[in-house]
Amino acid sequence: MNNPNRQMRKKQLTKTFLKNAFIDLILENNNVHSITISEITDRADFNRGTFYIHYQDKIDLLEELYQDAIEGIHQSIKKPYRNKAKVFLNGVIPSNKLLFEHIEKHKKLFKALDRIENNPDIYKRLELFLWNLFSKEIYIERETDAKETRYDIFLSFQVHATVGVIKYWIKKDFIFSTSIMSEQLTSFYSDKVIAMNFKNQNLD
Amino acid sequence: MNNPNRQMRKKQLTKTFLKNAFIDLILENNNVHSITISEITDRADFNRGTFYIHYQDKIDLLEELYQDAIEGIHQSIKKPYRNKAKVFLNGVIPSNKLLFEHIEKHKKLFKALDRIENNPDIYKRLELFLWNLFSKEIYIERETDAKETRYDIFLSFQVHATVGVIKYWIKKDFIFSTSIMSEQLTSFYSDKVIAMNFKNQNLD
DNA sequence: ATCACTTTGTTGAGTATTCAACATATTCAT
DNA sequence: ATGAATATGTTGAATACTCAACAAAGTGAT
Repeated sequence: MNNPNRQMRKKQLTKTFLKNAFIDLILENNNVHSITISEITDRADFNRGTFYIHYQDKIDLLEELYQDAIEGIHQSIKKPYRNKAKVFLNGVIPSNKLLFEHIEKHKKLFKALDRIENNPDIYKRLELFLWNLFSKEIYIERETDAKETRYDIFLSFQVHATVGVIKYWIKKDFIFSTSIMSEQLTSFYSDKVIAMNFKNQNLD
Repeated sequence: MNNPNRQMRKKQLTKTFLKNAFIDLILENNNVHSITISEITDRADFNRGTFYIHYQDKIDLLEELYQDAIEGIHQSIKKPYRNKAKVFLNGVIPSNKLLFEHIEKHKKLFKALDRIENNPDIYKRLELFLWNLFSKEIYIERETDAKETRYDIFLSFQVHATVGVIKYWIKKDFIFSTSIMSEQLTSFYSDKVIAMNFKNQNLD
């Protein structure tokens, strides 16, 4: 039985090895720019030339780490919406639970990105992403949906609070469990949030 | 930094994936001959053609599993002799401890080979190997090294007792710890064995 | 025993990775 | 500021793996 996607999977596997090597080196070195391509390929046990098949340079690889981080969060938040457009809340918001579980599963990635103090700030990216997600894809219904409350201001609160909690958790090296984190985060705004609407039903 | 051995390591890695897939299928299927090449390569996520680059057929792959098992045991027994020709015993025979630790580390391999009831019997092979090892490479010194005791008869006892204990352990699904196993095995003949001599010092 | 079906072993063309070599950049010590 | 050493990016030839296709052998149901 032949599998036509195998070549793609093998390429992806190679990239994963390169990424993991890079993440490990960041966590050891604390300085992205002092890490050489050779170090990355040596660690991942590939020829240096192989790196350039997949990435233009170190920044290109780093950029993919950011995209992986954001996209992973995207998927974990969207997961409860498979097959249903609206998610009603009882206790912990399902997306929150999956969100923290996802981050913990990839804690090395997030820890590494947290260490990079420079220009591309993972938390700024996360704020931007969540803002877009909650304004375009997922709409949050609230008890106090009266005329005088402005959704954009509510989003500002929601997004910054969420990112702030995540940031604190990563900085504190994940000392709290995912359950505690999602319970706490949910409790912070559960008296206002009733349900979450997924606007595009055409995706799984 | 280029590493000229990388190509060899990559080939070895591919073979390891194929072997592990085969081992898993044996443990699931209980019948080597009903397992197809396609199943093996599918499980290991390789193209079927890749199999034939490394192995002639299923039997060839199986043969390598046997050799891996025997060679692994060989290495673990020989390990205490690095840099010294003679190992004196105090309590547990060092080789015994490493022997059981090695088997437990590769328990899936040994369990799979144990399942194969057919012609190539892993325990017969093990007996033959240990016999050769203890008659050619490692000499066992005993308290009662008098003229009237014949070393070949002693070896017969030693080898069959050792393999018998290993066999029981594997059949019982490794329910006893490696410490208990090596202690027990050592105690069975420690009153006779004083030291073990490694005959060829020229290997590390 | 026949026929459909699966497995086997092989082949050729295409892609991924390896390796050594090279010319440029960059880094670093003096 | 200079020179030595290291890192970067690229190239061409070799090897490993992928994929689709094929003929031949084996399997299984009727």
